[in-house]
Amino acid sequence: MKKVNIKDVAREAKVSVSTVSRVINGSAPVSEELKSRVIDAIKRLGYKPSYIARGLRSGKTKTIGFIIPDITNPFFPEMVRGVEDFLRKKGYTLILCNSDQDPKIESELVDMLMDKHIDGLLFTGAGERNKKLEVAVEKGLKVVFLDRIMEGVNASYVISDNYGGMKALLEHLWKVGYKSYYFINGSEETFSARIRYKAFLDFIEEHKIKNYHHVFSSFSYEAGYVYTKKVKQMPDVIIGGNDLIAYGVIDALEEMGLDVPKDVGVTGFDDILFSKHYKPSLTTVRQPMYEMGRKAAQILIALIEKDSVRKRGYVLSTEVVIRNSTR
Amino acid sequence: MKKVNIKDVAREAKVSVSTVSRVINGSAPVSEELKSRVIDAIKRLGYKPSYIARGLRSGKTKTIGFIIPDITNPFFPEMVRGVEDFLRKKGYTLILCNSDQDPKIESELVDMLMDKHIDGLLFTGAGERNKKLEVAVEKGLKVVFLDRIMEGVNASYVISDNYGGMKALLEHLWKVGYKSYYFINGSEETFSARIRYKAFLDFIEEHKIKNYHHVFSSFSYEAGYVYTKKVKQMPDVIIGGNDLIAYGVIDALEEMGLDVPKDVGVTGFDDILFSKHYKPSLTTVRQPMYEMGRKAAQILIALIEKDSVRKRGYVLSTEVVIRNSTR
DNA sequence: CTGTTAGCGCTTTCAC
DNA sequence: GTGAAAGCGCTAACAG
Repeated sequence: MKKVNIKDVAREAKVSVSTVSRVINGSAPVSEELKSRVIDAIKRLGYKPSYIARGLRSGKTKTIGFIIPDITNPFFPEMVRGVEDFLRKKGYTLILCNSDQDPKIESELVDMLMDKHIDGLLFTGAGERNKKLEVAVEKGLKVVFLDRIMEGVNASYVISDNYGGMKALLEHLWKVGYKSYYFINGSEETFSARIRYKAFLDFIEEHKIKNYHHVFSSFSYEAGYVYTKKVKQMPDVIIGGNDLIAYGVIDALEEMGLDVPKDVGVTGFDDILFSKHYKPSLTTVRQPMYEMGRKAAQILIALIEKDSVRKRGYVLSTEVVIRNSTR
Repeated sequence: MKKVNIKDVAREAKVSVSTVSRVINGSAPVSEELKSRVIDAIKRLGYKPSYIARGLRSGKTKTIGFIIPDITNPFFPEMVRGVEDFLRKKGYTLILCNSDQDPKIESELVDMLMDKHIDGLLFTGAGERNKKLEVAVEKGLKVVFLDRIMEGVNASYVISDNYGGMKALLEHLWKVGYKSYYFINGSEETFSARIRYKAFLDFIEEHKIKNYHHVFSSFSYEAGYVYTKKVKQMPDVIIGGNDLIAYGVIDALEEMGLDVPKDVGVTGFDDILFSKHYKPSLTTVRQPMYEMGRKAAQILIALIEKDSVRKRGYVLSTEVVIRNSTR
């Protein structure tokens, strides 16, 4: 049972290969008579067109690449799922790559994906500018940025309202009576950390808060843990740059004999899977991860298929989720 | 800056295309003289061979597919990472697909991946036999099963020692003084649930335990929660089919006013990321997820490149991790 | 060693 | 409407 190709179908249907191609792609009118003969032959032979050959001819591979820092970070799986679900429905296929936020690896990945002739790229990378990517975009590669905006690259993006979410969270804390703040943020290199910091700064200023502290670290459990242990003067509330950090904060606090939220409040950002089951359950800001992935995929496909050049940015809204790690 | 192809290189180096091909692939000896001219030309032109054209010719795409139930399940990301890391080093690229364990989707996915001419497939699916897959294997598709063995398909596999792990866990519980057991297991359809159940049964028999209970449910937090609430007579220890179930058990127990581990012990299986941070931290059995992925990828590549027909099964060892959810 | 050439399977002019 | 034929970029016989 060898692979049947378009020639076999043509022979079976007693038409030319071009006619077969035309009925498959609907690229030109074909008489009902021939059309049905072809369709019959295809069924009979179980013919499937080869993506490879098609790709060679048309330059389209129905494949898109997705570069993320690390699938092992609980923030990403839902996003990936959102992307994959949408893509599959559209007949596209997903190549997943982990970059560990390393600009060098990111560049290699872009190269490699270009070599594989992806039709488009979803990118969630380090903040840094990436020459390879910029060149690729100029060459016409369709790219949409996910969860980041990259300067110097004129491309569409999907992010969530980090600023608004953080601001709303802080206002809530203020209203509830927290008056001194300690912000253990993620890495300064990161788009989200910077924008969350900005929201914090604005908040501080608006309320003329004197008693606060901010530090950039990294988006990890360990960072939260370590930096909490270093805190000299305990604030009313410790704000974690994301949920992972908040977990570390909570555990460190507990070890230090402090009760959350009685002695000090803790908040996170993202609302990853476990935050509602953490002890205490985490007050945080929910980002619509799945929806972000989905939306980004949608935009990318539109870019590819409609060839709409219009650059678009989407900012999905976030939501403050109040649970038991704050009073 | 249009795409440069092998002809351009040939012209630039004043040699034939076959010479260029030969130096690229090292498929036949080429004089130093020409070789260096070609290499020069390649550099000068920034030439990159096209995977597509190559794939059309050779049938190889340097792409492998990976079908998993759901990347959103914390069990899988590490595995995927193990796969991707290895694959990338070997110059392969990973197409990731979520099947939700739905046999129908699994079949479609297999078809789709075959259409894309993947060189090999990694499969972690429902337990059921899958006709499409069996056919694909017969046609020569290289497949390795991950975390499952599929009956009726003669293919390599990588699993971890579920039986041994569960057995060791139970022996530990016995030794520590737990005498009555309640096992809330995953879905019966699932290879892991069945084999863990078998270990349980053997344990029960060997120790002539009278006071025990077992139920198949599903590998989810909710299952653990719901089934715990239904427990009539509280045992000494509740064994979760995996960590997610155990989390649900712990939370339900807490709501019921029971203390873990004082009143009742709880155990899980897998040792996913959060289990060491759960409150109480979870006694469980660690599966080497990353290593499993890596190993499976390694075997698959060997199958593809060495064309070694020899079927191989790997059983990676598991490890009991004792923490605070048991005494 | 090196070059010429025939495809891989498909789409797309270009004639009829 | 339909078919013949020219490639897409590459590899691998086949000659020399």
